[in-house]
Amino acid sequence: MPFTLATWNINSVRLRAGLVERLLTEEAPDVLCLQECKCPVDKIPAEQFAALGYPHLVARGQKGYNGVAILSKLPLEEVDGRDLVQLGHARHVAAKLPNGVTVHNFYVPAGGDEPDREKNVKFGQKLDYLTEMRDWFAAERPERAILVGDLNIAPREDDVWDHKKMVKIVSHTPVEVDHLTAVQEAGGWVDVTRKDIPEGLLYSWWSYRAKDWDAADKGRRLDHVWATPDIADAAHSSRILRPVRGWDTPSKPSDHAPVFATFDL
DNA sequence: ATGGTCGTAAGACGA
Repeated sequence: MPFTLATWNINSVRLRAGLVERLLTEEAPDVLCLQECKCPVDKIPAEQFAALGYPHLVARGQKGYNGVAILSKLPLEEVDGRDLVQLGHARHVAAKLPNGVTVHNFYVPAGGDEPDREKNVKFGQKLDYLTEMRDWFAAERPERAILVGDLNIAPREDDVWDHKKMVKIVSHTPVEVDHLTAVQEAGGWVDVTRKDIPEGLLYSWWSYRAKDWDAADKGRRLDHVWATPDIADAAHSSRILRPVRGWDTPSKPSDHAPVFATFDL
């Protein structure tokens, strides 16, 4: 049975519950992974999503910051929710689908502005977070698993609007890309989005600060869908729903667009 | 080189 999965940094699930509802109604993914819910788990409008055919929810939350959730049409068995680097942040939750596929949903630390761990603690925490991800997946090599989320790194030159301008900007520095690659190699993760769309500029995030995000198009691909090699071949139809970045009703948009993939499993 | 915009939650802080 094929199933469709999406990942979306929602930047407050309460403020944008109406946009989530719109995505669920118009696109009907079987599983939707959210990041930056920005609220405790009991404040997620779960009943609203249940009424749309998404009765299953696993989440980690905290007041004001971070927060990850998996909404599903299919039953979810909660597997895990790890506090890597012991930051006390709600940045990971994992659940298992009835077909035995484990879904990891991550919100990797953004890392602040200065790409130097001596001057910027947050940058060091970002690198350490990625190192702990690497060590985890090296120790327990995942099988039949999908990893999605806002990884806050745009690894490829064609994942950013201007590679030369971005190479010293947090999210695209070589040290971050190296750390992300190490996570990928440790788990054997396949970048499903780039498997399906190997060529060309591809973005999932555009800053709020641009006057006209669509015309300026200074985007980055920060949001990812990965899969283990045993199921990566089952993935197809990857897509980033750029128009969603412009949805301004019933609330203002998130600065991220959702990333989709379908798996024939 | 700087400032530009958001969300949370009540003044910054994080992105």
